[in-house]
Amino acid sequence: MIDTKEKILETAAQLFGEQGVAGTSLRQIIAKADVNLAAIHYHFGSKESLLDELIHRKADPVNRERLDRLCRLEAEAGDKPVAVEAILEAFFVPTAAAAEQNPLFVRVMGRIHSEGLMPAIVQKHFYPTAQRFVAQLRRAVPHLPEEEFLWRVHFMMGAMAHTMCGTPLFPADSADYHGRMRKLVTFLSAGFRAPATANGETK
Amino acid sequence: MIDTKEKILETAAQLFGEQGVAGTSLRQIIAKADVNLAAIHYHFGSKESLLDELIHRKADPVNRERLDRLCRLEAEAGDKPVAVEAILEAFFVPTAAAAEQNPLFVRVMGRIHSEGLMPAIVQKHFYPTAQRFVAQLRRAVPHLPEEEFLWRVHFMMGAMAHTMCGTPLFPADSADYHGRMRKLVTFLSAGFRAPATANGETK
DNA sequence: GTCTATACTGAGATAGAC
DNA sequence: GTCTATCTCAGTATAGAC
Repeated sequence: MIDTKEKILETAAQLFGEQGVAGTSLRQIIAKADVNLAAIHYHFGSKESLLDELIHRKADPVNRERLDRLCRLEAEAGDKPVAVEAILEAFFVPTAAAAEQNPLFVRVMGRIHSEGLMPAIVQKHFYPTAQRFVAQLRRAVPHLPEEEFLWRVHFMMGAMAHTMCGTPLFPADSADYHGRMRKLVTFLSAGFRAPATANGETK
Repeated sequence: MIDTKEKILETAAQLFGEQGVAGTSLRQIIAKADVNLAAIHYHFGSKESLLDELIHRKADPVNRERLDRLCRLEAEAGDKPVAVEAILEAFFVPTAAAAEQNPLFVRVMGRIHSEGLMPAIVQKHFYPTAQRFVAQLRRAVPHLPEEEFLWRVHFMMGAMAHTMCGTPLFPADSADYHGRMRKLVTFLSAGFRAPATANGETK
């Protein structure tokens, strides 16, 4: 079948989003897509490569949009650092836009971050973009010691991954992705702007 | 064997912390502990129950310490709300203390949150404590609409889980758990104190 | 009560026929 | 390109030795 590959990709995107990557077996995918098990390995080679192709198709455009926005902000700012809020907005708003088109897939992106599986995929598809943003963020909060800055980036990644996975444990307008991301930006911006933690004892 | 059950628990704690729960097979555990495969099912019944017992032993004391601290803060404050920083410190500092004794296990706690596996275990061991803290937090930031407050709690959980999993992608004094948790408290406190997100368009 | 040996089901991966 | 058959290894289950 000519469309075998596409059918596999589409079905995998749906099931990965619903059940998580680890929680979805290749056999579930082939049953739902009505193809043979070996077809996955013929077209993709492995479950990990299937995921890689999926990320490539769905996440790369999001990252391009992120970088476009960042470049525009840098151009506007000239030599001056860009504001924290603007940087974070440039990073998170494209996610919201993607989520409106394909809510399930954004959950896949969250899951590959928080499941911690397949770090090679995260590195390949998200690192180049993330590092550009981290560099600009650094300029936006020069008051922080380097180590505390990096920890805050780490905190941000955790909050982001958890938020993209969805399933907040409370009733929420789950379709309002822009609202969710803007709340995240508010929260994280304040966190980044906070003065450095003083040295001292914890009681 | 002298103490098969203890050997299994200790080995499981180590491997779960190093490789994650999903990434560790029972066969790895029994090989390293030098016991029989069925011994796990005799003593625990399943992989999930083994994890449950592990959490029970290691996390419950942490949660008791958290509640003790919270109670003391409530007593000091009388009728007035407790400060955000104090609440978060009461929650996170016991984690740091536990990490100093057993660094790997704190990573296990982070993983069960972020892997999203076995939500029943999270619910059973962490919910009662978490809800007490959420209730106090609510009083500390009365300026927030309920929905935004709950989202911020969600962001906090993500940052926490990611931080406890460890593996920051930069050189850090990985033994300084108190410093790490105090930085987390600084970051999250500022996030909670931030004014509510205004309604409006995202560009 | 404890533990061993063994087997069952379902996962991902692969070789080779067509 | 596609499919059958098979491999290894996962978690689980059980019968029976001590």
